Amino acid sequence: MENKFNLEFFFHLDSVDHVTDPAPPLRRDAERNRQLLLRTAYELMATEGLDVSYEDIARAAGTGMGTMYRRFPDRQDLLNALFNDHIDTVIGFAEQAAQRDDAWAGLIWFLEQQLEIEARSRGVGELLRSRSQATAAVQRAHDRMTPLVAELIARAVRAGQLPAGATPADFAAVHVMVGSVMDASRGFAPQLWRRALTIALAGLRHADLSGDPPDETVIDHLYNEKK
Amino acid sequence: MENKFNLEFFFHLDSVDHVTDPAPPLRRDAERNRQLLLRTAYELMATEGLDVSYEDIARAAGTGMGTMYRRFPDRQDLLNALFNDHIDTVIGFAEQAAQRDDAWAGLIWFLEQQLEIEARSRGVGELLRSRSQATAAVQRAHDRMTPLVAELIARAVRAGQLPAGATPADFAAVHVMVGSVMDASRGFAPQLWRRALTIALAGLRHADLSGDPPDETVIDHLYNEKK
DNA sequence: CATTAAGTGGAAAATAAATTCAACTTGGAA
DNA sequence: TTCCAAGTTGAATTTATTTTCCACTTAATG
Repeated sequence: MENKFNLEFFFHLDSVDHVTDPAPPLRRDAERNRQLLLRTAYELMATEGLDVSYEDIARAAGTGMGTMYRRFPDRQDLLNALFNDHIDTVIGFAEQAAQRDDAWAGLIWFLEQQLEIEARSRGVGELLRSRSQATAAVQRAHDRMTPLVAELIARAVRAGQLPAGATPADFAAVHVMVGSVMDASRGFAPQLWRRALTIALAGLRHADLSGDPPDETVIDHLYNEKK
Repeated sequence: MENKFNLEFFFHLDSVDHVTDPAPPLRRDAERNRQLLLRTAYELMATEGLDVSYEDIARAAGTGMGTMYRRFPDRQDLLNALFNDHIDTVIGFAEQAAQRDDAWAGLIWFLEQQLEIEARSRGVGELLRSRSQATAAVQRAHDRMTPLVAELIARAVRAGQLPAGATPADFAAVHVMVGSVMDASRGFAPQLWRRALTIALAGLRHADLSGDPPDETVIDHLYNEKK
C-alpha cells in the first residue's frame, strides 16, 4: 500500500516530460549511424517500397544488423522515424484545403499534393494507401483528415461542383485508383498517374452517383483496416 | 539434308494432335488427385490470390506436397491448368465487343465482363492485371486483345463517344484502377468496384485527354512486363 | 588516462517457404 | 494373382529472411 503510493509519487515526479521524452540522448557515433540508417532506409523504400529487408538496409548503410535492430526494434519504429513528418505534411494539406472557399478546388489540390509526395516515394504511397502496414500515426492521420474531406465534399455537392451522392468513400476510391496506376507504372512511365488523376477526377465530377451510397464504414476499412 | 526432310515429314505425321497433347493419360487415382488439387487451388486463389503456398494447397487438398510437385512442377504449370480457360473466355469477350456497332457500348461491356470474372476470383484479377506472374498465355491474350481495344477506342473517338486523345493505355489504366479498388475492398465491400467503374468510365468519357498521349509502349509495360 | 556504459558487428539460431527424394502404395496390364 | 511402372507421402534439404546474442569496440566522463 505505502509502496504503491510511493511508486505513484515517484511517477508523478518525473512523469510528463519523461513519459513523452524518455530518450537518453544517443552517443555521437550512435546518432551518426542512426541518421545513416534512416537515410539509407528512406532511399531504398523510395524505390523498392516498404518491405525492404533489414539486412538490405544494414548492408547498404554499411553497418551490422545488430545496429539496425538496436535502433529500430521493429518495423513500426523505423516507419515512424522515417515517415511521421511526411504524414504531418499531408495532414497539413488537408487542413489547408479545408480552409478554401472553393471546395472542389480544395479537394483537387489536396489530392494532388498527397500524390506528388507519394510519387517521390513508393514507401509513402504504400503507407498512405495500403492499409496493411499502417502505423498508428497513419491511422490517426486518416481519422483526422476524413472529416475534413467529408466536409469539403459536402460543400462541393452543395455548390453543384460534385454530383449528388458523392461520398468520402468515392474520394478515397479515387485516391486508391490513381495510386494503383502510379505503382504499376513507376519506372517506365513516372507521369502516367497524372493522366489517371485527370480521368478519375473528371469521373468523380460527372459520374451518376445517385445509386445507393457505399456504407459509411467503407472509407475506414479502405484506409485503416489491417489486411 | 535427307535427315532434315525426314524429320519434317515425321513432324507432319503425328503433329497437331500430339504436339498439343503429348500427355500419356494419367492413372485413375492420379487424375482424381489432380482434379482435387486444381479445385482446391482454385478456391484458395479465389480468396487469397495467386501466391498461396504449395504447402497450403496440398494440405487443404489432403495430399502430400510431393503430389503437388509431381503434377505441377512449377507455378506456371498450375496457373496454366487453372486459368487458361478463363483467359480464353476473356479473349472471347474482346472479340465479341469488337463486333459491336456501338464502340463505346462494346468497350464498357468488355471491361465489365472482365471485371465480373475478376470479382469472382482474386487470382484471375492478379493474373490479368499484375504483370508480375503473367503466364505466356496471359501475355498472348493481351497481345491479341490490345489491337481490338485500340480499334474500338479509335472508333469511339471518331463517333464522338470518347474525347480526342483517348488511347488504349487510358483504357488499361481504367482497368487497373477499378481492379485496385476491387482488391482493396474484397471482403468488406465486394460491390464497391462497380462504383469505381462508374466513376472511371465517366472520367474516360469526360476528361480532357488532349495533352501529350502516353507512349505507345506503356500499355505493354502495364500488362506484360515482368515486375 | 582509466573506466565503463553504450554501442557495434556479424555469426548463429529461429522461422518459414520451396523443393527434393527415398521408401512405401496401388492401379491395372498380362 | 502377380508384378511393376506410376503414384504417393512426408521427412529432410535448400533457400531466404528475421531475430537474437555475445565477444569486442569506443565515446565520454571524472
